[in-house]
Amino acid sequence: MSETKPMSVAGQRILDAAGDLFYSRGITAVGVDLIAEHSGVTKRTLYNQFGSKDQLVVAYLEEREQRWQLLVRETIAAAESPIEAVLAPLEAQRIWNQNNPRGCAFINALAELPDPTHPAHVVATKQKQWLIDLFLELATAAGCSAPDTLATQLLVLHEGALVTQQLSLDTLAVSIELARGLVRAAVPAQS
Amino acid sequence: MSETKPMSVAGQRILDAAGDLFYSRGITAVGVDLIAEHSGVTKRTLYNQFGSKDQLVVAYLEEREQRWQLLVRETIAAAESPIEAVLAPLEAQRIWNQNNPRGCAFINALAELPDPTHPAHVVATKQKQWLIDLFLELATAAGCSAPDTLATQLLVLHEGALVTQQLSLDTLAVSIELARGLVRAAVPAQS
DNA sequence: ACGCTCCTTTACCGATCGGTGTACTGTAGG
DNA sequence: CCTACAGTACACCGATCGGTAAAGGAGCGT
Repeated sequence: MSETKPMSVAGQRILDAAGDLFYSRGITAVGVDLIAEHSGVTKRTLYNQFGSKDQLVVAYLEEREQRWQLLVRETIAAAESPIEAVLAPLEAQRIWNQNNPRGCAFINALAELPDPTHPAHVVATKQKQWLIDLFLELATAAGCSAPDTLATQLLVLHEGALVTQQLSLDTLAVSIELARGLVRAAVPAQS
Repeated sequence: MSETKPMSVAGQRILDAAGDLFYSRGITAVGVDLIAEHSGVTKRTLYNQFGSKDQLVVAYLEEREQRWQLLVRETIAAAESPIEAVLAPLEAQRIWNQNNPRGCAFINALAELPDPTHPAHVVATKQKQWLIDLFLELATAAGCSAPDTLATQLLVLHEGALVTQQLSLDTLAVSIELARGLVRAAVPAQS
């Protein structure tokens, strides 16, 4: 039930190649011919599987969305306290960024596809909304007195760390430390 | 002496149109024909003035760079104290973002042009380096004890506020308030 | 009157873009 | 054995991409 389509082996290969290329070179800059070539598949097969480039872009973003959210949920589950759980999305970046040095795929997609009606644009904003809601939920669960403010602060730090990652500065460690201080200050003392 | 080329009226029109289109629709998505049409100028004139699309992109980014840095310097000059001066780049966003709702043009350019050897990529990273250096300089001038850490924190907040601006949340106000707290805490008490 | 610079007009270039038509092949299931 | 399906091979489409050729008009300082 979780999968609407089992996705054929060729489809998976296409999605893998598209993922690499879109992320590393940009969505607009990568043509369908190149994706077909890199996945060792005919352009015809690509269109039989995905229908159009736009739909392939959507599939690309949704695949990343699933992987990222899974990682975050695992990090939350592994957190030792509600306070640490609030920091989970930031902590998850530690692992994620190792294989994703080109910043946030969703932010990049928004930069390339400004049209709000574009399906890929919708997916990207949906993903960010998910993160906002998650921060709010985690802050509330941790017993934070002003969860809205904290959630916004953490969102800014999260996105800031993500986007400055490309600038060869270790901003993530600084962001996490700062975030930890904010969470501790916002949650009434415990233990 | 400040201008290497006086820039003809047609050149200015082209640059204006290119600025609007590149920023609002994305660099890769906008073709030279469209720019020529929007600026009421022939494609030939465009190429006589700028030589190539890449060079026009560079000119576009450099023009924004100049306008932004000017605004920041004015905000610094208007600051009432060294502590407020450190916050100037954040404060400048208040004005800047009103006419620039699509996030940071340089970050967007980096997203669209991943090739580090691309001249536009170089301009964009140079701009970010300028901001890093500026934060460091301002933090030091304010007498901050650990200017490196503060500068990195402020950079993260700055970029975070910039990139989350598109998400219809007032993240800038939250970021500035948080940044002010950080600066006050980092600078030994005065007066 | 001169040439020079700026700009225009129109037409054109090869390459690539996203996307399709068609006919063929391998293979698994009934 | 036969059908159905997934995938291949390859040619093709109109549109658009960045960029150029050639010729000429308008203004201007000499």
